[in-house]
Amino acid sequence: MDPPQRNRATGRRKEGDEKKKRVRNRASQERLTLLIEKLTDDRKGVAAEMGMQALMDVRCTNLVNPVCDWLGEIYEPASREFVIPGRGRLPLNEESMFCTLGVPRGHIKVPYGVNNEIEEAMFACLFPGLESMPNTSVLADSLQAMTMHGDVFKMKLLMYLISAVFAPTTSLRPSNKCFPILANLKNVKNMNWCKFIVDFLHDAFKNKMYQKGCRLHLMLMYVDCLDLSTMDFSGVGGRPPTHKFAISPWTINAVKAVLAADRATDTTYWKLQVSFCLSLHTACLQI
DNA sequence: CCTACGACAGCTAATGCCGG
DNA sequence: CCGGCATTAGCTGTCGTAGG
Repeated sequence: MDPPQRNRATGRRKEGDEKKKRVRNRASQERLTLLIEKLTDDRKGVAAEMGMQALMDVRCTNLVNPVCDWLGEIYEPASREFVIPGRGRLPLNEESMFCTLGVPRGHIKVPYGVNNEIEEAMFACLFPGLESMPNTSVLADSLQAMTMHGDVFKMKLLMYLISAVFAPTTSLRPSNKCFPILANLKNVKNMNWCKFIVDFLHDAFKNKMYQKGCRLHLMLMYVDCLDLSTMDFSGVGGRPPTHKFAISPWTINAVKAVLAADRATDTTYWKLQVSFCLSLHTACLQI
């Protein structure tokens, strides 16, 4: 009858369920949305040239980390699915990623990897005067302060999107594995970003690194596939409009409202029915 | 060596609670 | 209702270290 209590002083869960060490999210959703808000249309157009215009529509200012943790725990690497007991399975694949983020799904593999030659050739151009890679927060500040929207801006924006949304790690800095991608700027829109983001998440989860990878996709994919017919959105600005990509309609308040209704226990969800799974419908409904 | 990342600390805004 | 206080959630930093 007593609901699970938390330690008043520390906010940690009660002794007994040692639960997990606090998961630390390094990719600040808040910083991302603040930056986008400040960008002029000129500079947002740069994202469109790379096929990333949907990212400029993101309205969700925060992440609800518990649901991301939970999805990480129920992920089954062998089948590449999130297995929700008694509810169904949600695939982690290119289609679902496309439905959430709407990023390019081209034929070129995203060249994410260390390449010292390319890095050396490009570094000074991107970060003149710096000895080593700046923190991601510094990169965000510099993007916000830039007024031009040429190739340097484009490269920095892409690097930031990779660090903050597509493939965040627990590091404070963008990965130097980004450079080969920036070096091939013209082909960015022909790269398969959906596959890249999915594979990055899969590899992280396979290795039980639940804090890495695109948490925005996890959260939005999940709320977007629930049956919301009984949800009351009147307190949070109304029902999210119909949409092409899940990234555009959802606000943090709408996400929170849905997840509050869906929460089963302290650390688990699935109270609501999964109604449809993005464009995949029946595929995910069998147990 | 360097890189990635875990442990830990501290900050702020949002949220919850309570007495008026 | 409302204002003040306590707690929580989310974010950012430093530091140490395992492992390439």
